[in-house]
Amino acid sequence: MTDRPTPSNVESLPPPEPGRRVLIKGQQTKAVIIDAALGLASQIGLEGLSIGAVAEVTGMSKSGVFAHFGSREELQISVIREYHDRFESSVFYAAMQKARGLPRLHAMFDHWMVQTSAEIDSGCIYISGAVEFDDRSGPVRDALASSVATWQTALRRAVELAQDEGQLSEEADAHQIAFEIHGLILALHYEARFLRNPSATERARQGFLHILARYGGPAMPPTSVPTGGAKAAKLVAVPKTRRKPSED
Amino acid sequence: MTDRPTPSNVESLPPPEPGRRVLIKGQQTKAVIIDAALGLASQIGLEGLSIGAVAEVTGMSKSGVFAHFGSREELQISVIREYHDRFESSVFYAAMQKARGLPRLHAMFDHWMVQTSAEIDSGCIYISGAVEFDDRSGPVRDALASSVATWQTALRRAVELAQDEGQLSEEADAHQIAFEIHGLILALHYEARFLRNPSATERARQGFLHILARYGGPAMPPTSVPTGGAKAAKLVAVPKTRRKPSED
DNA sequence: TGCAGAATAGAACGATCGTTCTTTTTTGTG
DNA sequence: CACAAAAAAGAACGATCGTTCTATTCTGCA
Repeated sequence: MTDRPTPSNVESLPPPEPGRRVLIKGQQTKAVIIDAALGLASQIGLEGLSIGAVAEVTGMSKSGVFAHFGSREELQISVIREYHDRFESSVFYAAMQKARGLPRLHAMFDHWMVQTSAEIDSGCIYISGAVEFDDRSGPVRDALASSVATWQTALRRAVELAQDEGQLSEEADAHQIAFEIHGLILALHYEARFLRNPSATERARQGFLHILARYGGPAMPPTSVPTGGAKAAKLVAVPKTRRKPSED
Repeated sequence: MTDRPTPSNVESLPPPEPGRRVLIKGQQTKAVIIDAALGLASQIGLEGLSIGAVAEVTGMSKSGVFAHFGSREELQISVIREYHDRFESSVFYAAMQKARGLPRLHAMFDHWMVQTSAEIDSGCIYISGAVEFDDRSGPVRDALASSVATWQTALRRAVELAQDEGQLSEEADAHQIAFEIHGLILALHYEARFLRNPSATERARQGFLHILARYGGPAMPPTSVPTGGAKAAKLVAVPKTRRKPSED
């Protein structure tokens, strides 16, 4: 190879300790390849990910890249696993540091929004992958669906905890709430990335507040007009001026 | 060729009248090709659409298919136009036969749900295409974005008409409401097609009712109870056995 | 330092892609 | 029926794909 690439995730590895065995070369470059492949897959999708493109980005040969995985499918699965880990770290674990209930749920949504479409050049492979593999079967689809299911379970659990804390109505269906929140993220991804609508982030945030208001306090039955639980209203903090006259 | 395909959209063409010139052969087979290509693109996406696959489905040769379009991009654009027309017919025009306001908005949502994921084997190319072309540029992306924008404008207009009719709060932002409705459709597509969740349709329907409740009557949310709420509530309640009303 | 084995490069394969060119078949009409 | 034009087929092209096989370079350790 002509030049040694400088990966972003290898420098975060632990430095060579005397007692601990340092990462052998193969695993180092494998991490570099996965990092580059994830970057590529975030742009052009898992299906568009080609070994040749990864080789060019990393400055390696096609067969050199290939030897680390044995098949393109294994490379795709490795990319999904890497995305899973990063998503877990920057969305789930980051939110777990907040108090259970609405603070944690709110942090999950905020970090999710950032992970989904804050970066201009990187999409969410949970979203693009779902479209690419929704009529396929095989290990790649299974890995993707498994990761998504894990995250959805965690999100629903956060909703249930908010219900346990009395900050969301006990009578509401946590699945339903998670479904509607998911829809907001998907709409954000659609509008921000495809339609290049800069106000999509604010729309998603507003929608999230509306959902909280809808399922608001413990004394808000899902079919009646909110009578205004004081505690819920304060925690949800729905602004009275929910419409910004200045924008669009 | 071995066998003449029997396309689904050609039989709907007007029969050969004596005065009116019948569709010449080239346009007939072009319609057949586009019909087959749309079916393929609905399954594997616009990007996965290959001329060879279309040729195999239609029983033609690659060059025979190619000659009708001159490029793969033109084939993709033709598919988008065909989907646009069908979407307009089965969603927009079908809903326009309902009274303006909530009935029409509700019909739009129902028909949209059907068009998006009622068929197991056919996805929505407005959704898959957005993921495939969100970081690309060119005429295909432009055609796709144009069609989506047209539909979004129509949806927002329906929301505004419901506001004018006093069935949705005037203070709400029509863009915001349309954004949240779009999210429900995207979540439906995601859950139904990728995760194979059979309850996704009911989730989306529930979410739509929640949005209507949230932005409900003209004075519904925090202020007072609407006087015309009875009419709106009755119209909002969608019968479980709703069928296409436009046929009779 | 030397050496076994891991890591990578390089070349080549069959397949498929969009596209072009040429030839054959089909169509519509005077 | 004949004939010109349209439509479709067929073959071939360069490119790229995933993959395989072999050769070369590098790494880690005795």
